[in-house]
Amino acid sequence: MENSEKDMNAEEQPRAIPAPTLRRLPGYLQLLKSRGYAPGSTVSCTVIAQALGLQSIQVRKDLAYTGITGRPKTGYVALELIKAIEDFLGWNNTHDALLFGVGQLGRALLSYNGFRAQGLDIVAGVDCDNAVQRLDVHGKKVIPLSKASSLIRRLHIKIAVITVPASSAQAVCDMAVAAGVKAVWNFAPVQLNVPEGIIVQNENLAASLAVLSKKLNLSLKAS
Amino acid sequence: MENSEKDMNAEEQPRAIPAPTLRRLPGYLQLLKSRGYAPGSTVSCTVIAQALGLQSIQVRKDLAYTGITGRPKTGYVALELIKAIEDFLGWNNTHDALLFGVGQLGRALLSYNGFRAQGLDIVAGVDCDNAVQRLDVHGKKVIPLSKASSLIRRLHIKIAVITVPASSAQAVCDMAVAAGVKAVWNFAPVQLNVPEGIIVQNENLAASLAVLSKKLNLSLKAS
DNA sequence: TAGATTGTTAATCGATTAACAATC
DNA sequence: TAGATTGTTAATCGATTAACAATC
Repeated sequence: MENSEKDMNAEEQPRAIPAPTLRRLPGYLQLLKSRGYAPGSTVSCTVIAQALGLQSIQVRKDLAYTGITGRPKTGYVALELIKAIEDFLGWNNTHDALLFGVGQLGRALLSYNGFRAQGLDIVAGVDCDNAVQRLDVHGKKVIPLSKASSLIRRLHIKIAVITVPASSAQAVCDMAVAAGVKAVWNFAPVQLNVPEGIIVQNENLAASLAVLSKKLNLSLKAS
Repeated sequence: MENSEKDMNAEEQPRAIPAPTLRRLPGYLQLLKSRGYAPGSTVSCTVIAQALGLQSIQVRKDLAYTGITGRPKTGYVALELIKAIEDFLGWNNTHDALLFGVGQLGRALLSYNGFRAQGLDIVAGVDCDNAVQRLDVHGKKVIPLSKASSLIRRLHIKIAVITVPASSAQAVCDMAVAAGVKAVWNFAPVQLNVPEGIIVQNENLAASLAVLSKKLNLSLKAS
């Protein structure tokens, strides 16, 4: 009785997937794809783990989340595994995205073609600079900020990529969310405040750099 | 007796710092700096935690790693705290770095000025393309691959930033390590193999995207 | 003094790793 | 069959959160 909510949609709401698992899955995918497996050929957790410097049990646990089942002794059918990971991550049905802030980083992301294989299609850039608006970046239009809302609505865009300076990130985010965006991939070094239910994924170079420089300094001091 | 090694340099080798803590410290720093505290004015964990959406106890624990001590009731002296974090991360003594691969992303990183405040000074770019070599990116020279080794040796460069395509990342990494680099900030989507003691920090957009797209798909399905 | 906040020790939580039966 | 590998249950490890004494 007390957990009737949970019971009701037990199948819809499986145990939550650990973020570390989600973060490792693309690595498996990339490895598998790069190996060009023939249809029917198999691959074991041991092999994957060794190639990526992980524990095989960890790979096995991670793969289990995608719902794939392997066979004792032989492992997983490689092409099935690739499909299972892609389906699980939702990378087989692409979402359109709009990128805000066509500076150096914005241009780099606009012209990177790899995202489409990862479920993300950045359809256009947005910038308030007139000069920038005249650019086409890798065939992608750059539109003025004033036209962003209506484009989001018209194309039912669900993802905003934010590469504006820190000072304007919150305003841009608010605008995008108001227009209907459900997820924000944030490259600006600020904490964005969003309404309940809106997803924010921060890309935090400073955090990585902190880990790198601390380790390096410890290592240099030790020697 | 059995742990004599540990005892000998007990002060040199404090408990290891959790990576999650290291990754949060830059966020505190950025917040504190943005607030322009007057000398002597204080700030409490509660305030920091609230601004960043964290638990105050977590902030307190994180700050303790930097060695700073606060005062009950008042908190930490803000400017002391800023200095403590910067010193702890080593962001007060900058390391020179060399960036390999002056494509869109490489150019974006080369022209970003913020890294210097984070202990990283990218002194030049390296690219094998003749046309690219003629570019100066934001006043930074782009040198041919053949000159990279000697530059690393001459300037005692310890950090390589790798933004080359996946297919050449390992070769570039090997070369940089052979020339004396101790840490690699890797933006290429490959697992780099390095000798014992060399630090690799992977910047993994695909991993972030996996978290984002899974959350978004779950959220869209739910509604 | 009273109340807020630190610093520290203990409890909880979640992820990783280990163990092992099942099985192809 | 024998051996390798999966899938699952249990143990360990580490990070987060809670509790609380110390103190300004």
